[in-house]
Amino acid sequence: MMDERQIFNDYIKSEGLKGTSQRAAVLDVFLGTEGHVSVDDMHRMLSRRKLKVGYATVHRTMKLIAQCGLARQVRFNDGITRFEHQYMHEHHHHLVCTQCGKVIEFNSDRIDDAEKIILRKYGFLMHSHRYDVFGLCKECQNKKAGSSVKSG
Amino acid sequence: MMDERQIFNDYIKSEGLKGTSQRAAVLDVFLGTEGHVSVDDMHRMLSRRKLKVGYATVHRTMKLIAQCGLARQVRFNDGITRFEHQYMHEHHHHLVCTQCGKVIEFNSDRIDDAEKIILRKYGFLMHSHRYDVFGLCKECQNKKAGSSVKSG
DNA sequence: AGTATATTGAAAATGACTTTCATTTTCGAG
DNA sequence: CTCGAAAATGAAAGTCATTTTCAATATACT
Repeated sequence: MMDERQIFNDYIKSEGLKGTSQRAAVLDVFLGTEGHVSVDDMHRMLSRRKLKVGYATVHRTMKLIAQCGLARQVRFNDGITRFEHQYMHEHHHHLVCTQCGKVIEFNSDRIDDAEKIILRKYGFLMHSHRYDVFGLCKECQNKKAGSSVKSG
Repeated sequence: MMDERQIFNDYIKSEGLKGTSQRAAVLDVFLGTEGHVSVDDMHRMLSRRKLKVGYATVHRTMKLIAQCGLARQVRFNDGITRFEHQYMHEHHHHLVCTQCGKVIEFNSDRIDDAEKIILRKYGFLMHSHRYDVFGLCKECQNKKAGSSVKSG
């Protein structure tokens, strides 16, 4: 099993790039995250750890982390690009609660099968896909129901 | 069957807004479109028809058209918001060719069924969803195969 | 018609990136 | 090591889609 830092360093080398403390710091912090982090999140986490890395460098490094396959870019509908782990993480889709912002990850063999059928039908060669469902999570539905009952 | 202009005007009135020639022009041009149009596209089409509507107004009006349910916002991964017809148009998903930009629309009962199962499993209340597949359309695959054969 | 209120559009602002460029760092060759 | 070519950094400026501002204008109730 190849270590994530190894993958990153190999990629850096294979592209003729150089290893730097900033890149190591960004990768390090990213490896400690879960879920979906924005460049802003990353920059804040780095600052909290007293790691001073410029905004532009965080951007550039996150792009590298995505390019080498360790992260996947995710864009919901707020105009912010987020990154989630891709290495050793099963691909999944998202249920995004538009109230509280929670993101539930899901998978479905049924959907995978249906997708294969669609791709065959159109002769389409898939590189990537995303299936995002927007709505209310169970908790936010309950909150809403509760408040409307009390107010009535 | 309610006319689209009627729906828009009713919405305008219900929100205490006013009818203007610019709004009518934007709606008119939008009703004549197919597929996925950006604000830029709309603005260009309006100009071609000698309808001078400011950029900001086109933006504002497209938002209204979406809000009243006539259009749906679509965002692929180029940072541009596009609008597609939603009224009297079956909901569908997209196969986006990253080479030529073509967008194939698809539907699948299998996926719809699988989605229902997922929603029930997590108790999630869906408002909207999107399923976008990125890759190469049949034609672009052939072009690629042809060129590599010839170059070899 | 009169008037309160919404609309328009040009220009400025916003916000998420991206690029520029002078300075600093890295790393392979000697 | 130590040079030096080449890449990286980061502050600031630039992009680019979109949004807001605000003075001038249009709309639609009385």
